[in-house]
Amino acid sequence: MALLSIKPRPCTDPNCRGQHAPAERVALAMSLCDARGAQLTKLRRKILELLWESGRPTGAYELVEALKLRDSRPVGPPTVYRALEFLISQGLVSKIESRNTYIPCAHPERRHDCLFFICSNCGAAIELEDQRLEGLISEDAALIGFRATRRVVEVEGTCARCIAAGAA
Amino acid sequence: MALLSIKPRPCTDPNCRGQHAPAERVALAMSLCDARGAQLTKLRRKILELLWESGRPTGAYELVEALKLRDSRPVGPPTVYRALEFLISQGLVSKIESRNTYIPCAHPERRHDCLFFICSNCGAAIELEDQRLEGLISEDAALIGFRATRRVVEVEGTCARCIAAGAA
DNA sequence: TGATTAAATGCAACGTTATAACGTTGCATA
DNA sequence: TATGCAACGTTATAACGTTGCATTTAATCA
Repeated sequence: MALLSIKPRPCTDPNCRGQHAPAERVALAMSLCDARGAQLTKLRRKILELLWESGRPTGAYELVEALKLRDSRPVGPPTVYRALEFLISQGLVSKIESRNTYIPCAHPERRHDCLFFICSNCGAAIELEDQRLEGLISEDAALIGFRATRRVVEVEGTCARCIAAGAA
Repeated sequence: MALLSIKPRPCTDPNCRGQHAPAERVALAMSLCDARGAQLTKLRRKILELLWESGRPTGAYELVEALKLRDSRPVGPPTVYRALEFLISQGLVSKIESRNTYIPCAHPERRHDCLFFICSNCGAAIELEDQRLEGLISEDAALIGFRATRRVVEVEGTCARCIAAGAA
C-alpha cells in the first residue's frame, strides 16, 4: 500500500549518514511500519517529513510552528510529542538529549544505537554507527551487572565544515 | 586553607565509583579549586555537599528546595544554576542530559569523560571511566574531521541491585 | 585603613520544554 | 445501532532553564 512510487531499498552502508531524499526515507519508513503493523499516520508521516526536510536537529516547538504554517489546522505540543514518541519507538527518530531536539534516523531498518556528533557552531548533527562502541558499552555494563536498554552517545564540538570555514 | 581537617588524597582506582564520604570528597574539591585559583564559595560548597549526600542524580529545583530547608535564606533557581555551572566547569559535577539532573563527579582530579549507567527503576547512576571508549570516539571523530569538546555517554537500563530485587 | 574594583549572589520576570487530564473523532466490528 | 479502541485535540500546568539588573561580598591596592 505504498503511497509513493519510490521503492524503499535500504542502504547498506552503515555510515552513509543518510544522504537520501526525504521522500525516499519516508517511503522506507512506511514500508517498515507496514511490515510491523505499526500505523504511520498522516500526522506522524508529516512530522517525519518535516524532520527530514529540516536537515538539522529540530525542537518539538519548532515542529508545532512548522505545522501551523504548513496546515490549516494547528496542533498542540502534546500531539507533536505523541507523534515523536511513536517515531522514536519505531526507531525512525532519535532524541538528541543534550539539546532537546529530534533528528530522523538514517537507518531505521537496522536495530542499532546511534552515535551523534553535534556541531556547536552550525547546529548540524552527524550520525554514525559503531559496533565496537556498542560492544565496549556492553562489556562495561556486564562488569557491573547492568542490563542496558538504551544507549545515548553524543559528542559536542566543531564539524569539519565549520573548522574549514574558520570557526573556533 | 582547608576548612576541614581531612587530608584530600585522590583515590587511584579509576572505577572505584566514589565510595568516599561526602566530607572527604568536598575536601578534595576544595584543595583542587585552591590549587587552580578557583573560588569554591560557601554556596557552591553547600551545593556540592548536597549532591554528594543525595546519593543519586538530583534536579536543580530539588537543590533549590533542599537549600530552603537547610538554610534560613532561600535561594532562587538562577543561583543554583550558576553554582552548578561553576561546579561543572571545574569537573566537580556532571549533568545527566537524559534526565536533566546533576551528579557529583567521583574523580575530579583526573580530566576524563564519564560513562553513566542510569537505573530506570531506582534512579541510581553509576559512573565509570573507560579510556578505550574515549579512544574509539576520538577515532570516529577523526574519521569525519570533527573536533570534539565534550562527550556524553549515558546508558539507561536496570542496575544489578534492582535486577536482584526482581525489578523488570 | 579605606577606596576601588571584580566576582558572586539575590531577585523578579520570563522563556523553553514536556506532560497531565480530559474530551473528541473516526473507524472496525458485532 | 451500539461498543471498543487507537489516535488526535484542547486546556492547563509542571518542570527545567535564562535574562537583566540590583546588591552584596571579597580581593586588590593607594
